[in-house]
Amino acid sequence: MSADDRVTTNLRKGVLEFCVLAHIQAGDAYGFELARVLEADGLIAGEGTLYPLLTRLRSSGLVETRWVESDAGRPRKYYTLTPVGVAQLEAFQRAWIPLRDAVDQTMRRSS
Amino acid sequence: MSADDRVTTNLRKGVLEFCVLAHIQAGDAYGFELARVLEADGLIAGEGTLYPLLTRLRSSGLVETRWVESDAGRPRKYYTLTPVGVAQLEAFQRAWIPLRDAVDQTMRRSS
DNA sequence: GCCCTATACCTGGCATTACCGGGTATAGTC
DNA sequence: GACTATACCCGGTAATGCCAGGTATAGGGC
Repeated sequence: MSADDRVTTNLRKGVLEFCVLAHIQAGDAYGFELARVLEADGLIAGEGTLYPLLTRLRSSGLVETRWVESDAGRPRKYYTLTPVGVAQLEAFQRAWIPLRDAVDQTMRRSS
Repeated sequence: MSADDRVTTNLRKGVLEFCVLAHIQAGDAYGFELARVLEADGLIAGEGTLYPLLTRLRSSGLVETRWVESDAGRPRKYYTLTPVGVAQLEAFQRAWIPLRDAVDQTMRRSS
């Protein structure tokens, strides 16, 4: 693993969970599609990261799931936010803004 | 630990290391003072987080240290960036911008 | 002399989180 | 019948921040 990869990996910690919740709130989604979107956004390195996270969100009561049959391939597991999930997403948004600004300001002061 | 604290704790993962490097680059600093500044910025919860991090930075060759006697209390351990540390800080700045923007955009789409 | 506070550094054990490599099952194509 | 695409999942690993504690020096008040 390169030094740059390590930086990115650690940056993703803590934000990925809420980007997933945000995507689910924006419109119901299933795991495999989410994985593709998040990879394109540079938020995960592979689907192996996403499925354990989704399982955790479910067992914490932040999302609910339902199986939907697909035209091709295996059935899909769709995710929906629970009220607890919505509250957590809002808590994240409250925490994200000041932390983002603190980092931006710190970086500006150094360069 | 409250739910909001958990959010903040995980958000800090990955950014703290580089905020420390940035502060050191902005002007030599010692641990105890850094801890106060970072706590005020909401980037750490206590000094217990900072000292192990500084030790790690040193053993990775990102910073160098020197002891300086103080007027009052124990001597202070001052930190300076090495060329490797400067390069790491630049690597972080390259990785931070796109990730920050990806999160901002994801949050905007959800609300 | 003795306690208390402030300064300043450090450690061990813990929980959380993302990564990697692999595995399973269904449907369509050549 | 082999191959590819879709779609889900698990076990073990490394990293990072937190907490609760510990150590040492200097000065003020009694």
